[in-house]
Amino acid sequence: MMTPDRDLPQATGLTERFEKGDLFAAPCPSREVLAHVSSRWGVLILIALRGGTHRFSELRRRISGVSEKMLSQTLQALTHDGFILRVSHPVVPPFVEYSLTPLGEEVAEKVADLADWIELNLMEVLKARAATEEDTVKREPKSK
Amino acid sequence: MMTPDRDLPQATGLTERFEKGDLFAAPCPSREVLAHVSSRWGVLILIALRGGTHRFSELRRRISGVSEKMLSQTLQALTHDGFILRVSHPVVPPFVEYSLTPLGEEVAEKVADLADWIELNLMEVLKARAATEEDTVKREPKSK
DNA sequence: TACTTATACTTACCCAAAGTAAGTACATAC
DNA sequence: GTATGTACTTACTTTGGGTAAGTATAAGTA
Repeated sequence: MMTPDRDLPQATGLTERFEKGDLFAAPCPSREVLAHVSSRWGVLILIALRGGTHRFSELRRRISGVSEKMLSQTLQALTHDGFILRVSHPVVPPFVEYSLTPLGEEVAEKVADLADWIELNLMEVLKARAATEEDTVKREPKSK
Repeated sequence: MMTPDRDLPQATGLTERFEKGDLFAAPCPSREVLAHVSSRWGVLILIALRGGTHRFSELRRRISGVSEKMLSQTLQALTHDGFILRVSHPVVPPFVEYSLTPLGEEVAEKVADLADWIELNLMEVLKARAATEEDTVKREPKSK
């Protein structure tokens, strides 16, 4: 009785419901894709691969601080989303190559734009931080 | 155990060591800034504020799925980094307005570019996923 | 009067994700 | 025969994100 009129088309799945993607809607799968792409290591992997094909261990050395677990995990997610192509040569010791797909090159460009901006404007941000910290300190006299 | 990177110039602080920002270096503060900006809620907040000044509860309603804790926390981080301006009117009930600083408008644009690309190409990604899932299934009957 | 609603937060608690360390199979180099 | 390099996975620990509830105060409703 109190049930509000549901004016949604009541489509079958998420795919049909968000044929254009809406990040402001909680159940939209675009949020998951964004999470993969903009994740801590996802960003660095995509940017690193813009320079061309790389092996697993090359990426590991290039990206300071990644664990093998996280590198493997993030590569799998991005490969699954179709951004990265994984080519495994069945030799021993293992030889696996990772490269960007056409789709991957497009996102990687956007991601790189953002990353470049941050690198270039780092000092601005650091200065802004120093300024706000003064304010914060002034109202921080809690003794704990 | 790995390469002990002590061939660095050994500058005084991080600020001096990374005057241009290097995301591939683990101790560079640019990674922290990127984390704030590209975080799950950071992205949505920045995009929402591109439409103009918003109150706390307006953002909460606009961004489906945020908890008040996360909204508050993320707003604090972005404010601290100088991307967002917080204006508090000392009335009761509380009235606080958030808006982008000039610095914030610049990152927000980059972030929005990335977000837009993902929303527009969602279907491509979803199709790619479906395709790789077939492959995965095919090589799944591992008997080991 | 008493109850509800609304605001902008913070705090306590819990669990899933991230990080750490070690294991795996095999081949080449020392 | 000990060490090293490759591309991973697995077990375990820590951390951060999410949920729910609390807070102070005033206006609106019964």
